[in-house]
Amino acid sequence: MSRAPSKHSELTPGELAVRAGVAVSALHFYEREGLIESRRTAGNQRRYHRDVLRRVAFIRVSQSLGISLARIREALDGLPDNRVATKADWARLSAHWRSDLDARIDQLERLRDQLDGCIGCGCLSLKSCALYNPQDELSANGPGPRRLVRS
Amino acid sequence: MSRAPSKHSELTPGELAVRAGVAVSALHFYEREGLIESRRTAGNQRRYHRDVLRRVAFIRVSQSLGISLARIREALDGLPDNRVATKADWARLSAHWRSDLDARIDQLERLRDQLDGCIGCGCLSLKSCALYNPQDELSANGPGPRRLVRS
DNA sequence: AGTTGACCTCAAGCGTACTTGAGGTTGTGG
DNA sequence: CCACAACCTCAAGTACGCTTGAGGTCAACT
Repeated sequence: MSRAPSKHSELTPGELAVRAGVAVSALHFYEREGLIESRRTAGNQRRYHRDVLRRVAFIRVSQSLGISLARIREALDGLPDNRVATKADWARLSAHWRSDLDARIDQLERLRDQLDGCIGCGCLSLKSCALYNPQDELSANGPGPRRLVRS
Repeated sequence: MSRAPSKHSELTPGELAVRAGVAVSALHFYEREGLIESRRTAGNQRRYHRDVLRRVAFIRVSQSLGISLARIREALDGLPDNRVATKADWARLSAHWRSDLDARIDQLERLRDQLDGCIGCGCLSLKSCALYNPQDELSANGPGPRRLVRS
């Protein structure tokens, strides 16, 4: 039989995982990466404050917007750690993504429109095509996987 | 002194790399992945047909649209290999991305609008928030890096 | 002929975001 | 008190899109 959900206001790893819709391994990972915190019981098991549920929700939502964990961590670092985050705190963070999202949509729309222009000419000829040579707006790459659209 | 650019209509790896704006190692990679081809000289060095320049351009543009190499390869497989690709061929491929792009823009706009709604409430409370529980539209993950927004 | 830069292959590494597995511990219901 | 689920740690694996490095070859110019 499975252990009953503890009556405490704290959440066990399993509970948090189910309620946040992520794997326990992901919680471990988020903790290692400094995105969430936990307290330990005498037996070294994790217990999460209920607020962590909201934190994880924020992480998942932000990821679905295409934002990297690094940027999410930065955002979360902006939350007060002396008190529990308020609605206003969360709203502030969400609003921050808004401009991000707008920029990303703009970029995609510009690309789409340029692509429309190019469909007619079949160019991609490196010289005349606005789509090629995206250096100006889209470069800044470096090693690792390309994230041109994401983040 | 650097070797003069060969007068032939074929391109050396270095020439192609410079003109396409990618590293030689990337060309090797694309070839291993079946995205481009090359002929070999007697001395086992690569020579690229000029068309490969356009191919690489297409790859880069497509990547900037957030499309994975796997999907790009599929698209390129749609080109005729008995003759040199025409403008119409390239236009057909580009047009294919268009619907992709539209879908992605739509998705981002929906997310943005929902985010707007959520900024007021500061919710992300798992129950009432439309942003959370994106399972319906955004899941289908599995192992590996998340690609929710891309591709 | 020798120098030198461009080229070759193959293996390993990197960053992101996790998962999987091995091997061991904790803690609750029966 | 003991079984057994849930927990723990640490190392390694996965997918993508490349880059980097080692160790060696090729070819143009002088």
